[in-house]
Amino acid sequence: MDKKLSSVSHDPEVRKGPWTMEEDLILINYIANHGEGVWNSLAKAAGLKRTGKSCRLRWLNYLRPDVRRGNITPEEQLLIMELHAKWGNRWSKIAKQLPGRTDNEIKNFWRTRIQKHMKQSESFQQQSNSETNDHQAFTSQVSTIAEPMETYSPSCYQGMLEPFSTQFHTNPDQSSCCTNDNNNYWSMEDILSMQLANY
DNA sequence: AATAAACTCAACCGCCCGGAA
DNA sequence: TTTCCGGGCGGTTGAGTTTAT
Repeated sequence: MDKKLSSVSHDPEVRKGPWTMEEDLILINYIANHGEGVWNSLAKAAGLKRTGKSCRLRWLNYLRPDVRRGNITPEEQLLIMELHAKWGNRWSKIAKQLPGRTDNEIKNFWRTRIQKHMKQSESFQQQSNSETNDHQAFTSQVSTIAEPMETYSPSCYQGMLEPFSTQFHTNPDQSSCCTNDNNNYWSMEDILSMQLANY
């Protein structure tokens, strides 16, 4: 079975794995009425069979109303790279500079996009140029990522950013992906309409 | 059309830190 | 001073999806 679901805590009362829409609703309603914080007691008081950590993560990364979903803009990319060069993997610190973006989202973006790009240009460089010292290696790494971002027009990001546009709910045509009860990719509209239905 | 490979991202884990008792 | 607990963080995993062959 799913490792995430089976590996746990011997407490059978603690649920793990993907959140259901019902759980989301409970969490949203509870926070709307009582506010966030003291997550462990919040989880208990709300009647959620989740750890406080899990509730906090779900709220911060997904349910919070000010979470921005959708394409990371070229401007945001630039800022991420700039801040990463300055602070390293301080994702939450970086996220604070990007309103509506979560540390998790930025971390994932960095690992899947930027790091991949860096590896590619790194191997390209190794092929074309064998002479490097530590400083050169570092500066070339940064510049090979930063340079294209600064000089390309937004349309040049199309290929890089395209995957995003297919997985968020900004496009009405994508609605089919949001209504499946078996996954947890429902839109906020779904949740809100469920909330209304409950009243 | 089938299948393998690559990619994305939600969610978990473990560690650390700070505050309260 | 020490211990405990909650919160925050970065790293990692793996299911689901998309793309390539």
